Amino acid sequence: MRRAVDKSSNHLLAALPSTEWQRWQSQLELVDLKLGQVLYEAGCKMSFVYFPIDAIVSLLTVLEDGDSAEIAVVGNEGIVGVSLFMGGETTPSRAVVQSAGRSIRLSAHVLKNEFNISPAVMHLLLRYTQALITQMTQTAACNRHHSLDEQLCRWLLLSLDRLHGSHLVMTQELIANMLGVRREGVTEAAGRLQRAGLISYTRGKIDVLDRAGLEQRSCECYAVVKKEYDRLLPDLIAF
Amino acid sequence: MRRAVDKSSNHLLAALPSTEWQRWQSQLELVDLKLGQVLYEAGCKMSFVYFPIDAIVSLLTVLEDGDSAEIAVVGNEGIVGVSLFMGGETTPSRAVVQSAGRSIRLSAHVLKNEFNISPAVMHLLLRYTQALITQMTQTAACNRHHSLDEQLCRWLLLSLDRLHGSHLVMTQELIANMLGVRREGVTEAAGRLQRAGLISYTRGKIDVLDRAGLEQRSCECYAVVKKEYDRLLPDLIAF
DNA sequence: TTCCTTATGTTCGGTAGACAACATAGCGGC
DNA sequence: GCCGCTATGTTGTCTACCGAACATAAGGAA
Repeated sequence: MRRAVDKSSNHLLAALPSTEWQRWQSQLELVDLKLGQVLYEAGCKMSFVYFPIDAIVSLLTVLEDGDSAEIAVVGNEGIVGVSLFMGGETTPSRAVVQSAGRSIRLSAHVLKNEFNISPAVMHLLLRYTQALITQMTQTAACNRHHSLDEQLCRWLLLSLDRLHGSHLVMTQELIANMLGVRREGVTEAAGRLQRAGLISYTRGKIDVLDRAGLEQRSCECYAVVKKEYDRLLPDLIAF
Repeated sequence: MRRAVDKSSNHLLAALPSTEWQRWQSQLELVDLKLGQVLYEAGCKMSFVYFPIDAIVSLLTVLEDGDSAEIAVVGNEGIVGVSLFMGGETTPSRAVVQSAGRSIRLSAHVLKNEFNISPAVMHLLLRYTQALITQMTQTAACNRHHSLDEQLCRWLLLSLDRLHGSHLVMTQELIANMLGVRREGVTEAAGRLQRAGLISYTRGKIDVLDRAGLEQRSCECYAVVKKEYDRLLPDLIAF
């Protein structure tokens, strides 16, 4: 069930040279990702890579006791499944759909092959991976040093950048899972943001009312990550 | 001031095909790394990459207020400077010598060139980078969920694996910097380990007395990372 | 030896967030 | 309309770690 795919819907695809795009086009599939859907389970072999369009995917590290922590978030600026071409086949991470939407998917062996035969594809994907690494390392430091309030702001901003509009569908329970904190903690932090007039929250629907305010309340980590994405992927339309 | 370099002293170098090794040999330099020496500052262009022999290098993310967190540690199983071939030229991380020792260094442009002309080199380095990413993401989750005691054990074990013997030269102040916690916290945690008979600590000199005990007290993160290194880099002698 | 620097040990609040046990309130299905 | 599920709000206790202010001790330099 293959549907027509728009090149500009994902920034990595948009940055492909036209030769490569021609070759890929017939292999790309448009799929709908549902909230909470698991694209990869930790340690499992991946059959597809995903180029999100308006979906957002979270990469989580899951610990033995079930606790988890988000290590990066991927939207239409990127690709889900970098470990495929890095050589591992699997990652010890889980990829979960954090915001429902559409995505383009491509079979794993096709991508792997393209990575190996096209230097342009390779360099593009590696540069993206480098940006992803920055997000991961900044998150690691953020987990250590910043307050839940700051982290929630960072998280909202990163999500917002990957969406159209300022509306987010996401329960506090899920946010808590992403941030690796308790649900009650998120309730309190979200309550503070709401009282400050920055967001409005009702049963899984968040509206961001004051983006600048969020940026002020956020830790530096949001800006650091954004800046590095802009630096490494300048040919991609700023998301 | 070039000195003869032994191929087997670093596992990545040891895994090089002999053609590549021949080509590289004349370019490699043996250097001594001093405790606390900074190999890369965040955001600065790197002139060399380093293949540690018996030195250990920590990769740190440094925040605006000076707080830091170690995101990975590199020893003779790896290379310092992956962002070079990933395409970024710079990283927003700092590389600090955590344990003095020798290292082989190679000029950045040589490595970059080799990465581009030799698929064997490329795949080897990418597979190593994938292992490094695992370490980073596991550290991120560890920072969030595990106690200082557990983390200290993990850290000692990771360092131990990259050293010869069971002796470590490292003040509590430095460990605190690596783990991104207060020095007093390390004093207390180290005191508990010492009282449990696992280590002996005197003025910057640590002796590990009971490695198995450390493994028991450590969080799972040590084992997860080690397993992934072994999986991804099986051709490299287990370190 | 003595002094002085540096590393380690200890103590006493303070606080963010964990843990647990609830109350309430939308929203969908009927 | 009613019911029941799920999301959110609230409260109190507990603990690990922070912050700061110290005391002590080991080793090097004179």
